[in-house]
Amino acid sequence: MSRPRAWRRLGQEFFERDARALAPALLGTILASGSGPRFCAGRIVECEAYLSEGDPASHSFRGRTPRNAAMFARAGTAYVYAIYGMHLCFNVVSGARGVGEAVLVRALEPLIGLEWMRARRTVERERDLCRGPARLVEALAIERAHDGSSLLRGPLSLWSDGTRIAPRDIATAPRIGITRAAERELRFALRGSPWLSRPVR
DNA sequence: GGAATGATGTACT
DNA sequence: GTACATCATTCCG
Repeated sequence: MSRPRAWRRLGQEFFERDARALAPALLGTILASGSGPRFCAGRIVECEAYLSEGDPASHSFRGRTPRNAAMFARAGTAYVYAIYGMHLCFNVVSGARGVGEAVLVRALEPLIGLEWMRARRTVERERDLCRGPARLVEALAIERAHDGSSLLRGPLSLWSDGTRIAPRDIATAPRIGITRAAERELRFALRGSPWLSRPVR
């Protein structure tokens, strides 16, 4: 299966807002990788905002470094980084160019290319295919080489299939796995989705 | 140069 | 719930 014709690729203007606004807007949109028969896609059901100002949990908090350089690029750039020595995480850069903020994508509802996802990940339960930031990266074959690539033109892409998420269907919660600014509610999730990395209230 | 840390996942109790 | 695998990156001296 390949990409449905009705999908529309998200444009520059979609990404050009601060991370706190972009994160809930990303819910319901579709992240895709690969092409031809290897096309893979999943709907974003959970993500977290990492801000440019006053957010000690953000990689950009102490300024620009070689690792986080992509965070300071144009909105709509992919930021891919390694964590815990063995995993990668995928972010969507947001905001004005150079401010250093991004949205971490934490879980997808698998839509297309499930056979490829299963080939890359050995899971007992279908629901574990893309349930977690490092899991979805593996399922979609996202690599370090994708760091800094454009989501408007590059090998990874973001789409809308017309799905609109009502505000009441978006739950907010504290971000997961961080030690600083742990109380801030910058995690956004599709309420009731069975695909979340962890349930939300 | 060295130590500490981490936006995690898996296996096991 | 807890243990731990495993290493890039950062920060400090």
